[in-house]
Amino acid sequence: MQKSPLHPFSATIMAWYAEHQRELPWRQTQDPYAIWLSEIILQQTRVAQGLPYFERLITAFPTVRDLAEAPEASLLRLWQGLGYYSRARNLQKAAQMVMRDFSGVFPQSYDEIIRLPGVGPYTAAAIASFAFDEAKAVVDGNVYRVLSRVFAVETDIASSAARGVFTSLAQSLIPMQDPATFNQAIMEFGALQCTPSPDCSDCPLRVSCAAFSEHRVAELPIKSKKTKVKEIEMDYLVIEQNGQLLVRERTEKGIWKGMWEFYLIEDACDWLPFQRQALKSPPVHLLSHRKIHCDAWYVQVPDNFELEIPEGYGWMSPSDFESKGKPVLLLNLITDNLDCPILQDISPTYL
DNA sequence: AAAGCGGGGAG
DNA sequence: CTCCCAGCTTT
Repeated sequence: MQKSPLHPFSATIMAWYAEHQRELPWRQTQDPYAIWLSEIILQQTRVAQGLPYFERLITAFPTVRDLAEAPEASLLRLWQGLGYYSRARNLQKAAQMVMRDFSGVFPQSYDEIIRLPGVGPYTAAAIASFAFDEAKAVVDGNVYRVLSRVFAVETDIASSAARGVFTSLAQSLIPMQDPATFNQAIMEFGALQCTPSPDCSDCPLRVSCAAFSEHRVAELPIKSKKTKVKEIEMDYLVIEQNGQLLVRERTEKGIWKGMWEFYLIEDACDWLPFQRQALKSPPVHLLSHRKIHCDAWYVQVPDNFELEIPEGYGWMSPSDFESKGKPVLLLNLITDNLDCPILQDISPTYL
């Protein structure tokens, strides 16, 4: 068996990685479950933001069986604040699929792993290489940036053709003898050295980087799309009666599916003829695709009044509501109004 | 092929 | 402010 020669690019970034890699918990293991969990958490999420979530989740659910058998609400509560909540729901669906279709043994090849819900080409390649040494090149935002610069690839990374172009290039560079380290190295290099606004002065690739020699580092990678932000209004009533709160789970399509909220004002509220006390609300809540304006009020309903409960809502104790996952907008509303006793009762012990 | 989906940190 | 993060799913 002939050993294919190591491409100079690959040799350089792997040597750089040996010197500069961060010590991260999911790099200390080859357990595919722990690696999978870390990769789902890190989708569109920085290491610093995902790290505490990984620690809490791997502690709460040490095995794929624990995750599969957990109440979905407890998982979403642990995911609270991390965003992209469909990741959490798909995570548990996949865990249940591992238990049912793979007898509890995590699938060991790219072609099987990518069938799990929430696992796409990037995540499947990451798990297959890190846990099983399969030579599948990862292509994420870091890889787009590094390869587009070093090899002056002008393909628009927002185009649908980009994945194929960069996957082919990365796959041609991955060394069969150590694909896992190469994949780790190219992403770590993108995260720490070849950043969006890099300092090229100490880069080990400056002599061979096409973008550097052509003074085009700032132009690459090329990305065309700009996200358009829609402004919306979301006004809430914190309605209390008998020490309970009127709340609901967001089940419709759209943002925050599976998360819980107070009464969202969508009509004139003629059914609630009581005085409202204004709450402090964050001026705007920014999502990547929404700019949410929020106003909120507190309403105390007399204990003996028979309220006509709106469709989809129900009464819940403060402690039960605290245990549900809530969007950060609601968490901010709660923590900004701790002078309101019932909101103090649902103040989160951690984000 | 394009849109939808969270939240936060860096510059 | 803008950009983008160890992207995937749905339309």
